[in-house]
Amino acid sequence: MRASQLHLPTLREPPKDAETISHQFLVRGGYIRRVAAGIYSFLPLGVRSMEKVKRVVREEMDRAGAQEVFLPAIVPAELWIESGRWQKYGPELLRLKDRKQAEYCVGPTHEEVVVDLVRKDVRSYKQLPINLYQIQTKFRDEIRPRAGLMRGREFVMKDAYSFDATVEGAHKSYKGMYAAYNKIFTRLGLRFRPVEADTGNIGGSMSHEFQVLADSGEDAIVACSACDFAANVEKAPLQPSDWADTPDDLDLPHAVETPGAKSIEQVCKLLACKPEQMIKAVLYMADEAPAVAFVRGDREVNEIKVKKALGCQALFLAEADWFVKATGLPPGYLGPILPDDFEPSRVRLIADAEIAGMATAVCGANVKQQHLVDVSPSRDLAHLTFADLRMAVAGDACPTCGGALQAFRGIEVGHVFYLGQRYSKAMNATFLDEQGQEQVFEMGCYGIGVTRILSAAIEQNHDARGIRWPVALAPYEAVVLAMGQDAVITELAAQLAEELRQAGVDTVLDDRDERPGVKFNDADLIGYPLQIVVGKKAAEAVVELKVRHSGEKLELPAAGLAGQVAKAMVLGRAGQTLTADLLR
RNA sequence: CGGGGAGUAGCGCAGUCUGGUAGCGCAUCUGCUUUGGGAGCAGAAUGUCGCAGGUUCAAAUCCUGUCUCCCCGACCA
Repeated sequence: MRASQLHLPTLREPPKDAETISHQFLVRGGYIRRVAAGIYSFLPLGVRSMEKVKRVVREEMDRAGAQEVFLPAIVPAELWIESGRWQKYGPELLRLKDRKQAEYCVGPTHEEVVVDLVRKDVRSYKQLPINLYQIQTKFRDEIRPRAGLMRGREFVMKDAYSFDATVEGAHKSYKGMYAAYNKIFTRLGLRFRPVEADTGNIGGSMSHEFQVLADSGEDAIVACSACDFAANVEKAPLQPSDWADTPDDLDLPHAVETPGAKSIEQVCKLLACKPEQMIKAVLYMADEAPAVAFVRGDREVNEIKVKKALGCQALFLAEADWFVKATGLPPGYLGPILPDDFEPSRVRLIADAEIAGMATAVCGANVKQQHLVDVSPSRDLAHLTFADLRMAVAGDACPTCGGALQAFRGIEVGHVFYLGQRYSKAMNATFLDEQGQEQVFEMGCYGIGVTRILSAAIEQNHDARGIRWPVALAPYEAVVLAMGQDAVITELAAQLAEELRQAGVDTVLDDRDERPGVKFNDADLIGYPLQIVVGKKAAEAVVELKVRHSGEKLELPAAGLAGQVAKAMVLGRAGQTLTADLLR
């Protein structure tokens, strides 16, 4: 391909609505253009990179025994009503009506459609297992789309659904997908980690996220330094602490004046203590009823764990006014020791297990402007319900081996779920087993964020000048930069580009009548893994190579170069990072 | 939905306080020169100043309403 013929509008300056690195480079590099909030057009380069993701995904899905289908983007409401999600899903579901006023939605995920498809045609255990996947444009009317392709409203996703006769079969399907996902992300050249995950509102009981490791990632994950354990911090269970003994000479809890000190920080300053010696109260509205979660002063509450511990459906941070009306307790001075005359059923109290391990603690006194000191949890807080409520952090003990956890940031690009019968049961999807008995399908679902992968890859692979694509994701694997319009140069450059093309390397010939600086800068920005510069030594048939990822440069004769590059690209397409060594 | 910010040429921005011919850089087009890290000179084209009302002799600028976008938070297979 000739750059002079390519629609490749690069921008020198980032558009002001792009703050994230990947968003900026995707727009500046001429990959995407914004159409509306969270909705993008893909330009030729963007399409090429996206197609490369799809190809790898298809190959590995097919290899794993899944079959591609293509389901409708627009789904009739009746299917969603049947699964119960028409009510539950909320405003994120884009609903619309046709001319007859019949209701539809734009599918944000396709469990309903695929269950409907399978229940109609699959009647026997002999037809199982079956795994169907599609690559579709999805729409989720996100409250706040952001960061370009990272969290768009419209996005492309690969979603697969497995149907099995038994739980064991479903687990096998799940493992098959888990293995396929490892292959896919490895081939795409990404540094990633599968982690245990919360199942969210899609339901199910077993779930892993595939996280691309990047400092800018939205998700916090922890991984054990000693064993294989890795989990989203939302999910990571923590080991309970042993009860700490009450120090012998400790007074009974007594109140001290702490005027105006509502935050942990202010109390610490006033009483000269540390956040880890305090008990923090976080106020919630749990299914319309007040509840308080206590964690150590330096910890974050994990609301998913709180939700589970309380067994509630909806959990929101409580508005202070509402909470006061409901309980009469003073926000800012709330503590786990309630006044004797307080009716305990008016508020649910739960405490993080770690609090049990505190020797002494400072907490709110449930009286304005006062805190209690010399609180010994083992002596004074035995009435509380203790549970694992906090976010895991680096240094916590691994729940499986006790080793130290490390913290990472990640971008979720894949998610595998064991669903069980949640959808198949709701939608009465059954088959006949060997005994002729009607059985409900065991399901799993498996997603990959195709467009998000592009953003994630850039977040992980870039420098100040631009993108450093893994070979497998680059729109073109190599660019031949012709330095000037001299005939010796243009002819050698054209010849090299043709040889590379014939050797199977996706190549662009930058034949534009631009100054060298423009070509170098565009090449760095766009992120071709390999730049081949035809210039000063063209007369001797020697060219210069620059490996974008490592920045390595080397000079090589043009003769035989194409074959060598082709060999290196084969390794690159398998997920290996391109280096100068592979080219020599 | 809460808090903050912004809508002026394709992109990035100034001008708004203090009303008076709509500007700058980059990009684009033409010509000449230039050609190893975003060239120089000369010329050209490009705008419902987000939208709708209002005040005024006169509105990008003041007033009212409204829409959109961005950031933080809540939310999220």
